[in-house]
Amino acid sequence: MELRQLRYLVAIDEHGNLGRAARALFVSQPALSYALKSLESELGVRLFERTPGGVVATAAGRDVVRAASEAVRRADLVAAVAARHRRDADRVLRVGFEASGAGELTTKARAEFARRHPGARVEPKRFDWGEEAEALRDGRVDVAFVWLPADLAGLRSVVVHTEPRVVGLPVGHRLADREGVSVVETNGEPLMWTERAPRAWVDWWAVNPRPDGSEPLWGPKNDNVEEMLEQVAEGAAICFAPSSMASYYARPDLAWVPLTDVEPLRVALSWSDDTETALVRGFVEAVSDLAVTET
Amino acid sequence: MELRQLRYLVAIDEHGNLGRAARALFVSQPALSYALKSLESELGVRLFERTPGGVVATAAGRDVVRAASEAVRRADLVAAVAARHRRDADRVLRVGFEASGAGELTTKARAEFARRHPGARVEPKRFDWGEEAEALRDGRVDVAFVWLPADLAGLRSVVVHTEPRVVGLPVGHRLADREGVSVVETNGEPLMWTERAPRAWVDWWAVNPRPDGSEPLWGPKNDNVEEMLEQVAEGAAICFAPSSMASYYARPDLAWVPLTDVEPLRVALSWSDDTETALVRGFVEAVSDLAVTET
DNA sequence: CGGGGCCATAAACGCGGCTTATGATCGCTG
DNA sequence: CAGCGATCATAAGCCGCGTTTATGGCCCCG
Repeated sequence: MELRQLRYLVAIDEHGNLGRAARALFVSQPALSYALKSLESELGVRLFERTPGGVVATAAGRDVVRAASEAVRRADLVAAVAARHRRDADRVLRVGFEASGAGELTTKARAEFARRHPGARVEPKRFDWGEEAEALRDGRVDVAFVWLPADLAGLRSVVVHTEPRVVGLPVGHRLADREGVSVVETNGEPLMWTERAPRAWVDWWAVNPRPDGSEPLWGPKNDNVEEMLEQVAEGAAICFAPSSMASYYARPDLAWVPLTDVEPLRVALSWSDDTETALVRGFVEAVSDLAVTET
Repeated sequence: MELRQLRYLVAIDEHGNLGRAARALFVSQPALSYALKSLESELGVRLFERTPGGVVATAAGRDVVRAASEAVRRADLVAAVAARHRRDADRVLRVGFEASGAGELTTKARAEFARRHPGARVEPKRFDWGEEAEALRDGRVDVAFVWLPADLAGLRSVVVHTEPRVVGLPVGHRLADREGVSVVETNGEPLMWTERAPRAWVDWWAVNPRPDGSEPLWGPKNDNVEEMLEQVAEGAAICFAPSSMASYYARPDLAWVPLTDVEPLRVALSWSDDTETALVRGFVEAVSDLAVTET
């Protein structure tokens, strides 16, 4: 069994026919035909049914493709690990976050870490909604502040921060001058949401269903904080956010009002077993120590 | 990057020199020299320092080897997944357990599962101490009853069963006729233990440290329940076990006495994401339903 | 100072996967 | 219903690359 065969397999499954997969892989169609056949013969099980119009995975094929794509991912991770060492190895730590991260803790953590590890450098990496976990898994960052809920499978995590949530409104909005609002008072307002994160994440953020059983009115989609705030400022929708966003993204055309009856945001610090280095451990310790004093 | 190179890499790291690794892999030594060199050049980082006497991994090498061995494992899992489909695919479920498993629940679960899935067959697989988790990870079983504590990384788990613990003694032992004993009363007795499980597991079972701060007297090692009971029957040591063992391994030369002041055993039902099939889900559901009524 | 470990290099061989060319089958369509 | 345009399979030839054996250089130790 060759890594190449597994890559081919995944591509074939993705494209649903040999020809397109071949073009995507920059090889000829018979190469895939041959590779697939030899893999099936080695594994002793038919992976794809051939039909005019394409190929379709058998039950065995589906499972094998799943396992194969994981194997390919791990192989790519080998290259990522090596690439990291080729560059800067034990001197720089890449920290992922989204939007306002974990608020002040993000900055304090960086300072504390710099104090403890004078030789090291922190590279902050900003991500769109829900992208940090994936980035951790494929080695694009070493550690990340993740907004919960999130899919933390395959990652180690510590909850390090919580903060109340607020609603973001355009100035002049009927609720903009309130001291605080209940989530049900926003029921009729179109709410920003995203397709980048899993449904559970979206529902948690949107408080769906609402305490009164109703469903939020879904507004425009967005991929990141700037897109979200732009739409809110335009008056196209409102958004929910952690309170730190009010200070980190202060804009004259936005108003922020505390939500009085929703769970606070919890932020986890996460990292992957596969990229756990001395620097990662050091950062986790620094943040954990700060998190204890914070609460 | 080829799977073969990664396998070579892991073997080189294991053996610490090219010659022995080559013999283990049934290839010539220059083949490894060439493969290692080409991989290092592809990754752009030196993986092993060459010394007279052998090779030793660099910092980068250690990380890359770790990632590589995981990649190799996932590739082997592809073959395991295929092998499963080649055999019996969606008809038989392999259930791992050790010793008395989860007691009656093990049997009841099997019956309930058979009732719900008339076409399916259960293959029980017995393991030595602490081996089930590994077996789950490399696909030798689909699901397993795991005695906690255990390393469940990479697995999904539900705690489904708890039972009190007992001490196993040879008949005629000074404590054999008691209604119950405190763990500290066994302080002077040599206690069975194992090297197959992680230290934390051994300590938990041995109740180390004891409530009075002392350390158990370590007796003979053993790999599985039969070996353990054999030594206990001989009078070479005593053992701690879940109470179900008293009825599942009733021997005329053994006595079982409840431990009055130790935590009960907890049993998790575990399975791997990578081998989650309809049958696995069905079994988990069946066991979960039974577990609810059990408590 | 010689022998025996180690790894690196060189040269030749041969397997295996690639390519292009072509065949077989199906389904759509005018 | 014939023909076109998809699909995947097969055939034949090429050539890259990883293997082998043979050899060299290095270091340590007796």
